[in-house]
Amino acid sequence: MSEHISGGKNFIQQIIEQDLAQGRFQGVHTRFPPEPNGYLHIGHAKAIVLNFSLAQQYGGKCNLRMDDTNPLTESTEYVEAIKEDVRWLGYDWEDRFYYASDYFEQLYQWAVELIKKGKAYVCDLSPEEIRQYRGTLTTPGRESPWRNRSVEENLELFERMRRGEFPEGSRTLRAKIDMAHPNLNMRDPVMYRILHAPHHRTGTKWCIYPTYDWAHGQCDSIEGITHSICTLEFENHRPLYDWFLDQLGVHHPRQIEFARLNLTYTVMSKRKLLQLVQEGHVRGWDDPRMPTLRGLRRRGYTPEAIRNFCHTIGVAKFNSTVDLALLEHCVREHLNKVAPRVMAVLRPLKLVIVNYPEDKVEYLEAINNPEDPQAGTRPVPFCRELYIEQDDFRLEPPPKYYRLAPGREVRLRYAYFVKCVEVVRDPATDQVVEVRCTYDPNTRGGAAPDGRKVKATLHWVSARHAIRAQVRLYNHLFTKPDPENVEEGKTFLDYLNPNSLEVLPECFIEPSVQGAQPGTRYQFERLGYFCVDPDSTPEKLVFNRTVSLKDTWAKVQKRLQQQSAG
RNA sequence: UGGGGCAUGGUGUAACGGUAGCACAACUGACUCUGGAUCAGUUAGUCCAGGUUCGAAUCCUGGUGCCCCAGCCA
Repeated sequence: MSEHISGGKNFIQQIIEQDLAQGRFQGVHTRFPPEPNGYLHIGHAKAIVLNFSLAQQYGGKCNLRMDDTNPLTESTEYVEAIKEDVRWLGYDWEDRFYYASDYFEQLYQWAVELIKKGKAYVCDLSPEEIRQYRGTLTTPGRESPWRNRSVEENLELFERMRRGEFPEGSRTLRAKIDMAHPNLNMRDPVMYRILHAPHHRTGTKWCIYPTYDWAHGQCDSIEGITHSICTLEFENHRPLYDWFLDQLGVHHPRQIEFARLNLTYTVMSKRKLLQLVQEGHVRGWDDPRMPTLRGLRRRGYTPEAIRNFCHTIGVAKFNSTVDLALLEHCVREHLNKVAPRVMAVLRPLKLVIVNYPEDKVEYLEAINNPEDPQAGTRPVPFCRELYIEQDDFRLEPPPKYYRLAPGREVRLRYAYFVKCVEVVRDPATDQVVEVRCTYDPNTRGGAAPDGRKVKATLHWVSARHAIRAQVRLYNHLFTKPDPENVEEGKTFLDYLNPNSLEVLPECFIEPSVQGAQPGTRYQFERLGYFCVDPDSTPEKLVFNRTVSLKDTWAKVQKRLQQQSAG
């Protein structure tokens, strides 16, 4: 696929072009290296799109690699989910799907090499002692008493570590660098730890596992990666990334760091997302309120929209927070072009056309997508009793409200002009339960031969033909644009929006959507974009609202309310 | 009180010593059988203080603010 990246070059493209021009690298080879310990979210999408499109843009390749160096938290369940999500997003790693664990043996051999060079040693300090010896941000650390073991002893001990002769946590292999280094990552970092835990791929073959620092750069090197793009928190690790590669004298990719994505009204950290799922604040990883790719997919987002969003937000090193409205804009933009239009009434109000014959049914022609003439038309049944939206009728219309009201005439989309002549109210509650209208037979199709205009066009559904559906409306998951910015004594959970999910159990939809499969997207005219949920049954469809349509009336209304309140 | 980064309208991002641009948001207006879409327009920005220069968002100096680092997580 090819996408246009408009505007100037971002700083990564500039670095790449410089590297190419100076001959530092012959081509571009990137990789997306998730750890299979959680589901991918929109922040990962930024990294995926970045890596794959950079490769595409410079005629290179992009690998998919599972960074599976910690058997305690990782599983094949996540591996499969990640592959599925990357594929869904629209990317193809062809035959270049790798695991860090593919390289465990090579990593081990390289570690032996460093030991032989006197650049690594087996350390018997406990985790607690290592921490104490490390020093602090402002004071240097102390050298481990095991730092100067002989190469022979180190070699023997390291091999015995591998054979499983020592208990978990009792020893580590450490790089011998500089305990006084101002960058704590350089104070003899751990390369291997003993973990008597089975790995989802290597089983019980290994009981020593490489740390991120020891594994990552070397994996990049093995795969011939040229530009190893990661997030800002790894900037402090770059000296170590470079150090290992330099000691080994192998192919040396360039690590480049960029700022991870933050979005308003949501949280992005794996830990917090996991908490939302585990504590039942959402229904699962694929809850349509989650910023996970599965959640967005279920919600009705398209890969195209997400990719376009990722391009639009750009890349930089500044820690920023993107307005959720931009993501919403991107889905609307795409769905506007591709989603078939359909009429659906979410909060039904009965409308009876008093001068329309009881038994008559007409089929009116409706346009499937005004943005796409190829999409054609469909017949929509019309009869005496219809449903319209409760919002589309007011007993006492406020200023600027130009929908239906007593005595007013409006157009029923693709059908007729109707005029409200009577209102039926529930004697007990005084609520309007039915609106009675007359129709003008000369306006069939929606145009008046005498040229008279109406201010409003309403969507409607034939009561006799409508199919019923449940519709789930979603709002911001949090009440605050920055839920991670918590007040004293609170957590992000205190800002959960109690109204983030609103279920409308009895909605009416035009019959053409009958049998729609999960994942099918529509525009419900005048309301928004909706997507068939997998919870649907043959008896009852369930829809998720992806995003509402832009609603100028809602804005006007809000302003009017604020004016009257203030 | 160590080290590493980053500061451009409300938000996100360009401009690489030469007219501060684009997108979203907000606000006008036009058009409209979706109060949708589309089109036109408006508001609004270089963290601060010095310096170099004919000319500084850009270079220099000094501040200020924010982010990251003391896992055998990644």
